[in-house]
Amino acid sequence: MDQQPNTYAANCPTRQILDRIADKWTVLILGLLSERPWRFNALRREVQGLSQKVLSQTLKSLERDGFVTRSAFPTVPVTVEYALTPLGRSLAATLSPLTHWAETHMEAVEAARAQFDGRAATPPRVAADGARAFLA
Amino acid sequence: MDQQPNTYAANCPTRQILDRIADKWTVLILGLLSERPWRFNALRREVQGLSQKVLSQTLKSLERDGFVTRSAFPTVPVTVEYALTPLGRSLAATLSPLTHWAETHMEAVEAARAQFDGRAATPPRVAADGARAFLA
DNA sequence: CGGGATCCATGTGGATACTG
DNA sequence: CAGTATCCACATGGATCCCG
Repeated sequence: MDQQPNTYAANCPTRQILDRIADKWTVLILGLLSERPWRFNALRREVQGLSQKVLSQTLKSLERDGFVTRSAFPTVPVTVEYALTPLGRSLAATLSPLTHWAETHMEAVEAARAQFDGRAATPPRVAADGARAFLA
Repeated sequence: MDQQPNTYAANCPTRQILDRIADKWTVLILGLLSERPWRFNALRREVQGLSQKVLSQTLKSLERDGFVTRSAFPTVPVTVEYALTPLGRSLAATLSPLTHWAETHMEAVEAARAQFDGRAATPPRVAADGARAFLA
């Protein structure tokens, strides 16, 4: 069975990679690292809600996948810097439109949610009936 | 604190949307729906490893966010078809480069993993030392 | 066929403490 | 500073049964 090497087959490596990419934090971290190298705790402070455990795990995964490099400088206390590899920059570039999309369509999604939930969170504008047409 | 409305703040709605998008199944489902409308069990069969419960939840979320429409036809047995909204098509278009990236960079990631893990999964080519230079 | 409801295994992540 | 290790709570998801 499943002879076809399509993206939707569980055994397809593309799926493995998509699963990594589609991690909650990966997009944010790669976004930051595309600006400049970051230190561990600086990243941690910047991304709210990201625990040190998860950041550690995520960075290790990203390093393993060849997206980031880890450079430790023997200062006191030790300084560790994370930066993108060429492969990581390539991925970050592919990911950035996503962040942009989220920013620009944020309101539309929230409006859709408010409508779906039956309540009027955003200014009720055309409200119920008009909104139906929008999604038809 | 956190007066800045940046993407990395926990309260930023963009983060909420990114979290949705960065779901394991969303990319795959939107990819399929960008081809044509799909019926529930057809989607379920196509995406291996996706349980009916999770598919149901995911579709409901996508519908709530205004990405897909749900159309039930009173046939026997009932037929339900899911299709993209304009907003969903917009998102799917933004997402598709990601799938493409995964396909084209799959091998590079696997090579990086093999190297990181210290074993030689892919043909050992330049092996250890040469690979260091690649990621430097 | 297209789900909803329930029960339950387990993985994921938070909090805390400790190390180099 | 930059983590690792441990413990534990909670959410997620699979399996199963049932209904329109």
